Amino acid sequence: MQDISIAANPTNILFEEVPGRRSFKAIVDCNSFYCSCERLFRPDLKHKPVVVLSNNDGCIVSRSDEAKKIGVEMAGPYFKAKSLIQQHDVAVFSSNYNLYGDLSWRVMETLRMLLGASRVEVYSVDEAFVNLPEMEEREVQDYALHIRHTVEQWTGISVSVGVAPSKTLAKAANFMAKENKQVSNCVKVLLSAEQQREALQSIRINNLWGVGGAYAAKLINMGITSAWELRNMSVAWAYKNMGGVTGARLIRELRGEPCIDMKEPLTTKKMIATTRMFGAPVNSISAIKEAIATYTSRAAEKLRRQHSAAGSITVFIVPKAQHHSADFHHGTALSRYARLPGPTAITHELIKAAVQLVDELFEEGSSYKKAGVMLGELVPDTAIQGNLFVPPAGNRNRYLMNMMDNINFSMRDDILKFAAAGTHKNWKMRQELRSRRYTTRWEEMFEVK
DNA sequence: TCTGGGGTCCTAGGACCC
DNA sequence: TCTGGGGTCCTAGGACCC
Repeated sequence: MQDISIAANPTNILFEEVPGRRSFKAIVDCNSFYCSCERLFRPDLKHKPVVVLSNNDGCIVSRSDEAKKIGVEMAGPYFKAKSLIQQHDVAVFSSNYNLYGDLSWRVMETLRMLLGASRVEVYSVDEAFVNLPEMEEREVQDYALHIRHTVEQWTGISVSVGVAPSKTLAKAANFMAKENKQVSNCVKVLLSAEQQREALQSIRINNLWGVGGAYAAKLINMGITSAWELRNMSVAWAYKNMGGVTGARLIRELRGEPCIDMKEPLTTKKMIATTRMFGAPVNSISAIKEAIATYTSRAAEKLRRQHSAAGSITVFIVPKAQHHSADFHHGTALSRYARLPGPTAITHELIKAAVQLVDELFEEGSSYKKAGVMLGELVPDTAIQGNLFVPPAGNRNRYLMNMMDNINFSMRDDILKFAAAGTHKNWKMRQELRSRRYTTRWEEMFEVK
């Protein structure tokens, strides 16, 4: 049996030493983020139902409150909701990542200015965990409201704030804040044992952070239906039934004992992937190679942005299934892995390796619906080992990469690219309903007449 | 003929998140 | 007809070593 004891959080001990004042964790979560971004530049849509689609206009990934009310389902396929959408005159947008990325940065920057960068952990494009400064319990509610108002005032994006002693309870608080915005004013604080009990009793197990579909089904089967019932199970039980240390941690977090630490603001990724569905099935090897070269370029940019180099590369392609079935998502990917001669962040070296892997994978006569590139075994690029067998052309290449990145990043798009990435792009995804890139293109800026 | 116990490293796969 | 993309963490099990 492994040791499942979890060390007490040292920062927590520090805070306990000051009587009456404690530090709590907050989660700040943008409300219907993608929809809010679209509405910012379309005030006419303020009280109208809005949805935003995933890449390839496949699924619905963001819904305004009005769209939720009329019954549009989250993550549901667009085509199934289409009649409902037309019937209620819902505004529909393709994903506009230039816009969302820029507004996300503004929201996070606001939090960093309010609290100090070291207290903010960006958790996703629309969420951040925040370590609140020490304060007395009665001050917490107003402080959370202050955060919410400042972000909205500075960026135009409305957020919900949940506060509690642990990350899991903060997420539960945030869930409640969103459930009933009229009452909560988008802020919910769970500090006392009584507040926590009441909250957890009202939350269904499947709405709890850390419990996905598989565990929810298992737990319900065992008669555990509320977050409170789960909280009252033993740590040893959770270790046995919910994935070992992960489950044990979940129980402790629900009891208010912080076990999931704040991540360092400057952590680097351990794996980088770029994968896409094609707009339509592809059956030519040259088109697949173009797509893979494009994805590799994108992945290499991400790699350089975090100052890493990759030691290995994996390419996969997914054949178009002959028959559609319920488990179509699990279409089996054909993949090939290659170790690079040495860690690199140079786009054309990565493309060369990737394209070779396509040659090994591709079968004439098959058609494919999706492809992707994954870079692994990442190391800091300062640590790249010299290799006797590779001539030191590195400097010139590095200079070229820097130049490309500067130009492409300032436009948030790929203006400059390698010829291998192609210029036809028949395989490109559909994005028929994309709004203008208001904040990153001069020619698409918002006009006031 | 007899054939232990403990450690590390790697990969595959399952679960979760937004 | 049409169902996204990009990550993390953890465990189990096999190979290998002494």
